[in-house]
Amino acid sequence: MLKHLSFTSSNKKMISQAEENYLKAIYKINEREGKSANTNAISAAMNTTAASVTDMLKRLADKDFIHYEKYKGVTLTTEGSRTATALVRKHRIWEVFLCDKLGYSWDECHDLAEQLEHIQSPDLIDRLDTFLGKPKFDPHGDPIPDRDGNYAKRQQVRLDEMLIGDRGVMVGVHEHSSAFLQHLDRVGLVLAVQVEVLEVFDFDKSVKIRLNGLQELLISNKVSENVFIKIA
Amino acid sequence: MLKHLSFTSSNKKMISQAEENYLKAIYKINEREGKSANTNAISAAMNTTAASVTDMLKRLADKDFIHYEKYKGVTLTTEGSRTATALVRKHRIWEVFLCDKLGYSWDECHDLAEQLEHIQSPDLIDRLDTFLGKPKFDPHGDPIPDRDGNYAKRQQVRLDEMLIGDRGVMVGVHEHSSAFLQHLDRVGLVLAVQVEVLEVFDFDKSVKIRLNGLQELLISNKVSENVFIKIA
DNA sequence: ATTTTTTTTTAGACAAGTCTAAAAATTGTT
DNA sequence: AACAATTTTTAGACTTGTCTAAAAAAAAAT
Ligand SMILES: [Mn+2]
Ligand SMILES: [Mn+2]
Ligand SMILES: [Mn+2]
Ligand SMILES: [Mn+2]
Repeated sequence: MLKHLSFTSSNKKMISQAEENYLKAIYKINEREGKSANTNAISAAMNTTAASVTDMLKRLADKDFIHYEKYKGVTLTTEGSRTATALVRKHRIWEVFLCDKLGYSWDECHDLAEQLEHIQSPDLIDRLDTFLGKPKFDPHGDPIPDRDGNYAKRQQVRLDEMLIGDRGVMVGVHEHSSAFLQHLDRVGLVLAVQVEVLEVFDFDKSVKIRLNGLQELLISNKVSENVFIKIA
Repeated sequence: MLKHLSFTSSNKKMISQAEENYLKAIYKINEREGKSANTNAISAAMNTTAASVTDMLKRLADKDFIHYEKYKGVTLTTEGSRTATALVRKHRIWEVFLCDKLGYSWDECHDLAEQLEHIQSPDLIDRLDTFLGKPKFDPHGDPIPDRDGNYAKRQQVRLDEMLIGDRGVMVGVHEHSSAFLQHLDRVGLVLAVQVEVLEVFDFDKSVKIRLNGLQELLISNKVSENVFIKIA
């Protein structure tokens, strides 16, 4: 297998789906933690053993995708970072396609995008991007990097950080699980909805909010700390 | 690798991309030759060695996708046939998407569809089918099987079998190479064009035809024997 | 009916990606 | 500083999918 992963006539490095997935995991850990990714964190993210991760880190270092020193954790090289960002771009554009064109909901599109992001093509994703109207954000509100890997960083706060009287618009989620997204659907806390904080209860950190100037809603801290709001 | 190919909680057999590709190759050989596919034919179609094919045939037989007896060639089981047809369905629907929605030409779409056909999803392809308006034929004129694997067999003749005065509409191609399809584009022999046979030259079996009642065109036998016409 | 040629299978090897169990290094705690 | 706990790496094994070289079987030719 993987015959197609050897070098082609061009000198562009071939990369397997497994390698791509590890790079993406490292990228996300680096972003989230703000520091180098250690072996256990990667194995947790990839659902593999630490031993498997060590094997893979050697391969990725050989191919110059990561900076790796034994026992020191890893960061991405420029090339590794470029590859990971391209993967995130593909993932999010496919998610837009699935939701906008095929009617999938925001809690369904992720798993399919995990497969589609590995399609190799010099320009498929750019054509798809054009077809979709060059969206800037995916169905979860996450920004879509452009071809150069740049994306707008939105200024946003977590709903649990808002004070009484604050107003804003929901622009994203931290947690991405199906269960959480379905719950948000059920209570009406979806992207682009207007949010105004009416009360904050110190006891359990729950908050009473008003949606679109209409219905009032009490939400738990577990929800509010996973919802991003752009303050008006 | 291939951790995701082990059994999931359901009892549905997991199948790798390599296995799918072999099944498709066997299916096409069975169809084209009208008999069991032998090892060399499969290795030629798959660009692998005969030894690799033998290895794979054992695996596919173990999984009950093919009927295999040493030295006797192989045919698909009901399950193998169902899988191969589903793959062809996915391939052709993706080709329609690439050409109709993303602007790829009929000589570009095949390679990308070779990747996209392996996306695993219970209903993605049906949603895509609906999104595209449930097309009956792909960009090469090949019929698209429905979910049950059935497709309309069109009654058609090769252009080189037509007689002087015969008229019809171009509905397909036998050869699918990029070079051939690009040539057809250049001379104007594309799907749905009207064709009338004006002269047949015995010497080299070339034919003079009229396209859409307008321009006349002389085409070689190498072209005419690869073009399918539905007689008016 | 032999002999020759072609096809197919076997034998043995390899890379990718995974695992478990054990060893080594690092970090935390008394 | 020494001991204990945690993290990471190594060692060895397994599966999938591929290869080359050699053996075996089938088909074709004499
Ligand atoms: Mn996602
Ligand atoms: Mn997303
Ligand atoms: Mn095709
Ligand atoms: Mn086609």
